[in-house]
Amino acid sequence: MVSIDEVARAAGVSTATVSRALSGRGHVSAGAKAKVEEAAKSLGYVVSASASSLASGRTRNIGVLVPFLDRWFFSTVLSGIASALMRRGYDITLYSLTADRGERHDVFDTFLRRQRVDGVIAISLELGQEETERLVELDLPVIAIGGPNPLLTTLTVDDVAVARLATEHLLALGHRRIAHIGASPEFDIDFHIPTQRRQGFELALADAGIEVSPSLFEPADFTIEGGFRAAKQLLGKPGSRPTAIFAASDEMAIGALLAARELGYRVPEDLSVIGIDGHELGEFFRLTTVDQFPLGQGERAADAILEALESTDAETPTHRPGELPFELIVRGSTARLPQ
Amino acid sequence: MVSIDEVARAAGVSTATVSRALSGRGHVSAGAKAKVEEAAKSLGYVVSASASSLASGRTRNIGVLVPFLDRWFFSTVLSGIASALMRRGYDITLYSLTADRGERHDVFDTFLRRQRVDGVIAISLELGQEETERLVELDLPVIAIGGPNPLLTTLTVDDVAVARLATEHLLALGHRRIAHIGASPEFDIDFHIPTQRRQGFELALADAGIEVSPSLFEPADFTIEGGFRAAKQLLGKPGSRPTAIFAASDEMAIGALLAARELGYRVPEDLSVIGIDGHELGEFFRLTTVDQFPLGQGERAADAILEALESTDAETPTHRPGELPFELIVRGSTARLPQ
DNA sequence: CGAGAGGGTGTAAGCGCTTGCAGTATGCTG
DNA sequence: CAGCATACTGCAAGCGCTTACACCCTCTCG
Repeated sequence: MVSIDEVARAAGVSTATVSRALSGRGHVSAGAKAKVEEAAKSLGYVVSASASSLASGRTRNIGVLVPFLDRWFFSTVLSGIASALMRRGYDITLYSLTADRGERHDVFDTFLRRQRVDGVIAISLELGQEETERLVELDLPVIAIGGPNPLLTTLTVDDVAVARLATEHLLALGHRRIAHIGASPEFDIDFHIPTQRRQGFELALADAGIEVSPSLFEPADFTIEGGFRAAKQLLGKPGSRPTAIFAASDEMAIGALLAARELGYRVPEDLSVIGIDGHELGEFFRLTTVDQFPLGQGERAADAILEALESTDAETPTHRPGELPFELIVRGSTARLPQ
Repeated sequence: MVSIDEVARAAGVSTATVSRALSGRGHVSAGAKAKVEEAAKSLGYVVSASASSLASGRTRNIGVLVPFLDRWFFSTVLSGIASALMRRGYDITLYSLTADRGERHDVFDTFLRRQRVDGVIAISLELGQEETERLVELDLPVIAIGGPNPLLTTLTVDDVAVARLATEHLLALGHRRIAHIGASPEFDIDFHIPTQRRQGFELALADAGIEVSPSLFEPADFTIEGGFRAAKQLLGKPGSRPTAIFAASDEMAIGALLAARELGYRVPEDLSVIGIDGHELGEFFRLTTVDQFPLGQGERAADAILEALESTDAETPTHRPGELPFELIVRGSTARLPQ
């Protein structure tokens, strides 16, 4: 591996100048800079990450905490983070957090403390009290996406408003018997978003003067299959069936769509279905949804962490822990209730 | 941050002993080891990654190259890698490779050369000649999953055999007019797996004495939507329609399932469908498939890279660039052809 | 024209570890 | 009991960078 000394020799300057020329810190004359860049390029020199980190205390590396790698929403957010950080020359180190207490413990007590990262992004993670404290103790910028956490800078969408928007869309189409698939209690132990969506749903109904009927709620686990099963329950119950279903995620909404189809209901003629997320399959299934732009969430989180890193600590953060955008996307799965 | 000196002082030994006790290299008496561990624990000491890397040349970090983060197959393999590596105390640094030439170039020319990783895993990546060379130049262990590459140690499933197995399953059920959804030529420019699957398909037909009809082939892009469209083509063509469809991925097979449904064909009574992968939705759709255990692929790759790292270079690698396992999973989407 | 302000550069002191080497203690062999 | 291998430990020299400090020069301004 070629080292900074060789570059210095080739360029006819000191290593200090090489370092300054390549990092852009401190003053270097245009001539020297050109010579250094030329030498570095022809030698194929790349600054050693560990040496640079050790000497400067900066790693150019961001840690990303993810609960599930293999679920669409998370991998999409991650994808947004990765591309934004890469553009800025940052590496990303991935910490996949399982439910396993021991493994989680290792992540917070060991992995994150190796001084390998300059900052941390936590994706939709419901962190325990102790875990949050560990994170704060790191004394690094931390950006959380999703799970609102009073101790952390958080980028969140207003889930109550999102759910309200979805519900109001159905109400505006004339629906009155609206079912909801969402938050199963045990899932909610460490994941509050579903509850907020349920709240938004109930608030919208209340505002419309509609009583919330427990029989129009069905818990599920945020998968297509879960949504399918929940919708079958909902549509199979005795008594008048719902004319619309609001699912707390697109995957569950797709499950509901498939369930309706299988039971012989036409969507949207016999049943309207709306979801939340902006899932890639939404278009294919012509699913009406409230898009929360997960790719964009990742990019924003990346920008936020870089900003936190680059602003001197004295400086006040430019913008508040952001509210993330969302938008109703009307496609073919919702329609006006036939008179 | 607490440093090794503080631990040494607290334990009443030299920093050398602390280092040895904590890393397990060299000899340390049981007593000293206990004292060091006790001191380290009570001080909350964790070895600094950059200092350790710089001094030892080992980073305890593996780079993972992924083409798409947000596709089920890749994120599942990644998930397998992540959990296996984490168990062994390794960090993982993610390099997401887009199609963008410039970005790819950066990854190979800069990111990977920062000496931040001890080894590299490349997931199903079709690398250019130059990219492969760059990878080899790094002089690090590299494990590739999928795309067979003569210059790299590769873990691959025998895609010809996989496709043959799927096709033979249909043949054994009496099907003779079997369509294939797979390799679209432009997709194949840098991705050979689809072609191999097509070969396996054609070989199986040839062995059964069945002529391969071009009209029974339809290219698609490996998504549900692509499979859906391709199946519609196949099922809508004049002339006798196929009695079975073999899709080169489960996602396309699911699309085919949905297309068949929409056209009013019953699966498996009117049409058998088989895919490849072992997709998480397979169970839900009762899809017959050839599972290639992507989670396991990731774990194997992780094991392979660690083995390469831990074996001295002199030592011959314990096992050959592996053949990965696969297995026919018969569910409800395939059935005997009615007489 | 002198003082002061920077720009441009090099020297050298670390950053926080790992590890070769050397020294001491201990155990085993013949 | 000499002779030698081996366990354990510490000293100190780096690993490859960054950056404080010092120094020299060139401008600008009063």
